Amino acid sequence: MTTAMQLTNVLKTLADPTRQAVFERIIREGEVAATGLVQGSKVSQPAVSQHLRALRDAGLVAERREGRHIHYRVAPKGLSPLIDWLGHYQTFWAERFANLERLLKESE
Amino acid sequence: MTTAMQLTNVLKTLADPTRQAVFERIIREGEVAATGLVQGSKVSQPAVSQHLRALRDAGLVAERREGRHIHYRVAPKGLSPLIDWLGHYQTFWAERFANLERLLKESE
DNA sequence: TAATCGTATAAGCAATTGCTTATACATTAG
DNA sequence: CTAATGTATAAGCAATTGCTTATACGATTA
Repeated sequence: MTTAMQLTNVLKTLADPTRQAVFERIIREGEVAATGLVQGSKVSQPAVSQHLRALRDAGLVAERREGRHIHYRVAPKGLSPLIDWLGHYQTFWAERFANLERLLKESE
Repeated sequence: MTTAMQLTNVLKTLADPTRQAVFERIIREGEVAATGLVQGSKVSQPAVSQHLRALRDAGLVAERREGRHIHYRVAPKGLSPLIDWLGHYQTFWAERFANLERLLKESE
């Protein structure tokens, strides 16, 4: 069961473009160390670190320490509050996503 | 085609709990005047009005004037940036939503 | 051990946000 | 026309946010 606060938290976390970009890079690169994310980022290392903390607190990424590197990867279940919420109101955007309800029930 | 800015805008708009509550009330009540939304809201009429403006600017609701009332209703396509984005990265949360890709393709 | 590398935290600051009260605008009723 | 109702905008303010620089911590290497 997912609370309203969790949904708000996920939305807030993804609502920042820089943080969203970090999240998408983690998605694409599979598992990546913080250093790798700083490389090619417009912002400083502390900024990236703060974004990673926010993503972790929201349950959107998980980390694995390996020596002095910390590798980040996506935690797909972190998106559950968002998906569940979309599913809950699916009848209202049914014209576009007619089968969402069935889909969500099947995947439980 | 939906831009990154549109996605960020939708996320930001839904990320505020008060505004999200207004949006959900519009969903549930179908079509409702601003007055109705102020009733039972924790915040003032101007606050509600500002949230309605934000929702409209994000493309999440549409309005219909009737006399001095303005009725708001959900604009389901406003959620497209969000749904499209989830669909684009579906392989990464496929364990939970295995059929999302097929679904999204069918619904086009 | 000392130096270095990878990462996180602290402190401070400008920008943004969400609210308030006060006021303006738009439409209808008397 | 005047008053009242529904809604929006203006101005101001406290709280939050995202960034920076500086520093600390943790792990490896020389």
